[in-house]
Amino acid sequence: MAEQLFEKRSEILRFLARRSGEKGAPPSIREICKGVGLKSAQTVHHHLGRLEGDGYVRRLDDRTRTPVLTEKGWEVVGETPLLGRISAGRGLEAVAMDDGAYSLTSELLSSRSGRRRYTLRVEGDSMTGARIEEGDLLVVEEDESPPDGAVIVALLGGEKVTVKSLYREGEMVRLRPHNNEHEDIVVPAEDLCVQGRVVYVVHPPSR
Amino acid sequence: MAEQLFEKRSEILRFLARRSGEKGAPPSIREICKGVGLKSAQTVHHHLGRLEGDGYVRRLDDRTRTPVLTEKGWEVVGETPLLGRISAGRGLEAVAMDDGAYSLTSELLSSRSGRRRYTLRVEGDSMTGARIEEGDLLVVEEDESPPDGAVIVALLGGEKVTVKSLYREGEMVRLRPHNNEHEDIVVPAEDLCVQGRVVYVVHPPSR
DNA sequence: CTCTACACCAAACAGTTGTTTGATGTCTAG
DNA sequence: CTAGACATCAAACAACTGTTTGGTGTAGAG
Repeated sequence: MAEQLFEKRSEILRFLARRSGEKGAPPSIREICKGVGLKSAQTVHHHLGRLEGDGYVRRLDDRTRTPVLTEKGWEVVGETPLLGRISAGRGLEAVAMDDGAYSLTSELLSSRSGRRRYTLRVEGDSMTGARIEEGDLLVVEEDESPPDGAVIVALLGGEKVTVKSLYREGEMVRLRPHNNEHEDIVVPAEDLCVQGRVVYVVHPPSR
Repeated sequence: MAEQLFEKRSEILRFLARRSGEKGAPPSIREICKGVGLKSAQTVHHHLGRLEGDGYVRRLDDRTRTPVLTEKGWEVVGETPLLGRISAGRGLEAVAMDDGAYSLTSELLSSRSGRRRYTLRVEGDSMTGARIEEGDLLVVEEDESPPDGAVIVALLGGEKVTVKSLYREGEMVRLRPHNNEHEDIVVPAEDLCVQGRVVYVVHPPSR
């Protein structure tokens, strides 16, 4: 009955995702029981163990009431639209957050990987190509080794703060602005202190 | 010693905010004890009660391990730089948060006028000129009579949901997309049901 | 048929939870 | 000085936590 197993697993996963976003805290094992229609805590305990073993879920050392989704877990859940659901041609009622399937706050500010996030206000116009303009607000996630091509926030020479795309080239790193009027900056890797990765850009609609 | 009281209160509030963002789950009362340097669970229990009474914190019906900040609570925390908590690198403080007092949460989600806000996912490319593109997340504030020129979300003929700029022309209204390839739509005012006004656009940085 | 694997259940366990009770010390107002 | 408000503590409580133990039913492999 491997299929139905997966069924229950992902149901637990979705329930976990929903509750973690909706409320402030993840549910307890017995809450999950009710949520997914099971009658024994042990069953959920069992599934949680598997989910953790397979890397979908991580429990903090703390233990009590702290099963949180990993990246992998969120991917699975992501298949079912977790974020806003505006399906074409419906009234807004179908869209409003009433039953709260989505919490913008937690989506923006709580990292799935446990890394911390903070906000920055953009100065300068070097990143207009990446849809980042002066005055925009950036949600930055702490990340000391982001992937190549990521938009990052970095300290240059211990002084200047810049927002650029990052590319590694041997012992050097290339910082590429997304504005044709600016030129790439290439510096030794040790001169660069990567502070974090830009995960979201927030701004008003321009007119 | 009312001052020191407030001191401990806001210390608890900050600890709560930090842990809620950092980990997946809020701390327990005894964890808060250690976190803010108290020795009795009752003391924290007492403070939490006050914080809840004053509207800074809300505990879910569930009770266990679920003290979460309210908007009001976030605002207080925001005064002391919560989001600008850039530990490792100095230099970032220079850029972090304009005047040091800013809360993304309350800025995005709490309307000053008391109107409700909700989020929408964008479909279609008619608003690229207003820095709104397909897949973006919109923070929309309920507003039945937004000012001319505002970017609004509206129901057209009770069916289609559109995002356009609004201009009134006598008994008609003109809906202007911000994309040269699309043309204006002019309809009788009574055919249009304005749902709200777009206050923020949220999206990842493009590469 | 037997063996193993799986999903599920019920009951009991020790540890932790929020909460209550009772008490101490320190301020301020009357 | 007394009375009240406040912050703090220690100890004990029932309720709930994750976990363990033992067991049932179903499916497929040998």
